[in-house]
Amino acid sequence: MQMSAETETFVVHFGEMASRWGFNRTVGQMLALIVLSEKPLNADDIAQGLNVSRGNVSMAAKELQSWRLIRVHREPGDRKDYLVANGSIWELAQQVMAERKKREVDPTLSVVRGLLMDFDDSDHSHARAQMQEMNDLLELFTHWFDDVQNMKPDHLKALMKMGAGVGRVLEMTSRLKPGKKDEEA
Amino acid sequence: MQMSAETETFVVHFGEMASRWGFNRTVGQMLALIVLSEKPLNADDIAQGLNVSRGNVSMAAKELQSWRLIRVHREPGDRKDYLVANGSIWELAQQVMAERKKREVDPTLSVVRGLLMDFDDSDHSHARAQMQEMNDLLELFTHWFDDVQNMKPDHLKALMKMGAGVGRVLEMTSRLKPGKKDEEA
DNA sequence: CTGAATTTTCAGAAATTTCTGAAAGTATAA
DNA sequence: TTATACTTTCAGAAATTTCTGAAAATTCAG
Repeated sequence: MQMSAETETFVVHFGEMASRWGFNRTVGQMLALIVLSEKPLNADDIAQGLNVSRGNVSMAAKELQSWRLIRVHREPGDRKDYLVANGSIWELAQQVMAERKKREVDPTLSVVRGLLMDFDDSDHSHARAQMQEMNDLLELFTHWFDDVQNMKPDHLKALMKMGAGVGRVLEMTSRLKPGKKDEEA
Repeated sequence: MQMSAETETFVVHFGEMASRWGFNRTVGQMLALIVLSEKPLNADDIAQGLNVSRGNVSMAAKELQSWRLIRVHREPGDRKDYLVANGSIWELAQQVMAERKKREVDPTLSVVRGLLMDFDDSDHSHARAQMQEMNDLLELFTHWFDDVQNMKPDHLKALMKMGAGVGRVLEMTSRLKPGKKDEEA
């Protein structure tokens, strides 16, 4: 299993970024390798390619599966597990976002919601107000995120390409047909 | 410096989430404490409140300043540094997003761009195609993100509240006035 | 200036995370 | 079945990150 210079650079970079992205170096490098590889790789290919132990590959594979970024493919007559990316770059990115939201946002929304329930009605503390602001922000984000996740990729891409242009179009339409949606913002 | 039970729970939670958010426990707890505190806190307040060393507070303060999440405030006739949040919850969240994008996305876009330049025109490998896809995705994201950052908070909030509704409005307008923007998606 | 109050630094200790590799577990071809 | 080809597990080693606390540096009132 020989890699091109470009692939190697990319794999090493993914290893360096891994900890910032929420996983360890091996997981990062392994994802890069699998994504760039034309053909499915087995655990030995990977252990050899990345110079890590067989056990480490097994653990990293579990981690990547828990993120739903790879799946295993088996050929009849071959006992090896072949690891393949779970979709296009776009789909993998979406999956990473979804998983990170689940791990980085949901627990906090849950805790903040719970705390807000505990406050007495008479409490007018700054702390409570800040928690309420955070709760509102996290709920707004959560609903928006769910919506975005359910959009067709092409629609989403088109929307992103518009960028702030969306705001302009929206202002136009709301000028033509003023509605409820704007007033509470 | 006495904290309420709710504040304590919130601070502890921020400490637990910190590593997932890209900083260490002390930084997370300290941010929580500062955000919830009505009045500015000095380093000793914080060291005592969180049960950590004075040196650790100094390092965490530097880190929070590098994220532009806090700033120091000084009272004339008092030599202490008072640490205060650098804006509302909304502004802090925006700042975290901006900083994370800078640390988690920009370096990769830079590396991928560089690698794409290295490929020979004749290269039709899967690896190259994947890198190109990743480059396109990161550029799309980057431009969208810049646009969003420059929107007025109220416009952005209104847009997020619409969620996927934006897609519907957009389809409507493009049906009325079919343009260039959609065809390449 | 001087010196007391404060912040910063950083070497090494402590805590945490990651990795290895041998042993145990599992699946399947024969 | 059984033998074998593989995967998983996990105790402890290695690497990395975080934290402490004392010493150095800085700041500023007098």
